[in-house]
Amino acid sequence: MNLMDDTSGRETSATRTAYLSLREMILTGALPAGKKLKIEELRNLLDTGASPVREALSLLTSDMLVERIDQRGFRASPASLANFDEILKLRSVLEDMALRQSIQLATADWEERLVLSHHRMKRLADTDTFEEAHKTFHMTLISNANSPMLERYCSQLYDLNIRYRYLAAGGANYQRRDITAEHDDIFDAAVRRDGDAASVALLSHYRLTGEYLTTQLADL
Amino acid sequence: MNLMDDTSGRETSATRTAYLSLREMILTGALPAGKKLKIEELRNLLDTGASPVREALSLLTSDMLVERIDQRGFRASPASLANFDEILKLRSVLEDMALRQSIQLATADWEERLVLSHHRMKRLADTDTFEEAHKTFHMTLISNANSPMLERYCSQLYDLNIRYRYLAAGGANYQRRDITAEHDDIFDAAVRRDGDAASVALLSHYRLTGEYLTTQLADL
DNA sequence: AAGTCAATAAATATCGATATTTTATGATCT
DNA sequence: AGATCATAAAATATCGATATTTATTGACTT
Repeated sequence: MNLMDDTSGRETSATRTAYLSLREMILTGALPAGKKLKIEELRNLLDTGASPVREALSLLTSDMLVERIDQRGFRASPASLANFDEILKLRSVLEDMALRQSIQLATADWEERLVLSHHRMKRLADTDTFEEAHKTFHMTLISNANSPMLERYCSQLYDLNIRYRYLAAGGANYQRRDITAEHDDIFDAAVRRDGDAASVALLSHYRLTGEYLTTQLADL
Repeated sequence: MNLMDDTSGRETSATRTAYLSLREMILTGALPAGKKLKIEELRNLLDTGASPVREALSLLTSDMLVERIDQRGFRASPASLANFDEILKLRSVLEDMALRQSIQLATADWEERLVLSHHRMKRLADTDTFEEAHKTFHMTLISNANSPMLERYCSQLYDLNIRYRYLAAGGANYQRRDITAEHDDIFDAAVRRDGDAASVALLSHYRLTGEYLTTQLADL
């Protein structure tokens, strides 16, 4: 019979909270790649119980952000140049496929969502919410493919890639390239419903990002 | 200070045991698609505690075999024709890519593993371990791609597909097609290191399987 | 001094109990 | 009778404690 008038924190479980926090910490490098993740430590860090922590770690295993070693606990997935290359290659294939399907099934509604997400991303350039807007833009691009599994894989791979951006630059440091123009190219082609052009622009975007990051990550 | 001379059951955790059991039950349909998965029920069924069950379910979420509904428990992922099509399409793209890479990187060792897994699969036709040998064959085909994530995705998708085979036939009932010949075609091309031919054979194998299962699953 | 092994410490995995939340039930009011 | 709300039942989510397992330390042997 406690008052419970705090509107905050409602509507969510301890497990989900822990999951989101840990995910963020791994993506940004607050929990570095390869680091042993001790339950007790995380329990204190997140101020929660052991069960939610363990479940959150199990969920992160699915995202390939955490590895589970039977009877020996968890650790943040290690990072490597090979892994980065793998992610890049998979993203290229899957997002290409998804984007083409999206365009094939184009609707006015999707087009409008695309316009909005593109606009927001441009407006938020250089703010700390850009990262989120950027992901939303990319996910919106493929959101019309009508393929939940494909979207899930793309989302996963996108997140895995974020980690390498932080690893390379220590944060939102975006490179010298005119990334805005690259996004515009993809956007324009998509609105034009030109699947081939959109694909070319997207793949070029990834190729350039890949090349840039690879030089930054040489010492991995 | 108990004797512990039972060689069985060692070297594994309750969570892993639960994970494997539940996975098997979902794949074969013992736990039907869409079914609510109550902790207490599974606890009895597997004769284990609630924590391992919850963790196993969390892990299965990653495999897309279980869905988690916040604060409302878990359920076996629903099955649908659309989902089946999605799996088939993704498998085709990813395994094609993986097989080509495998062949590109072909080595004598891989070739020998391939010969072995192919032989074993043929020997085990119509036994209850065929399923396992069949998966091993397919995984061996792509095991030389040097891409752990790609292998993981393919393995996941393979498993998701199994469920539809059980759904269609209620078991290991393999169709009228000459599935052995199809496998031989893939195998021969791979050993010949002819990536294009192998790809054609593999995709044809999947297309035929897809068509067969689609008719069987019409009422999904 | 290096290596092995037992004893200790630390960490993980698991259990049993409890608090919260959701779902089901049934009584009340219009 | 139908809908609404309080109450009871069931199920989930979480906590705290304990048993196992793994890692560490330091004494002992050669």
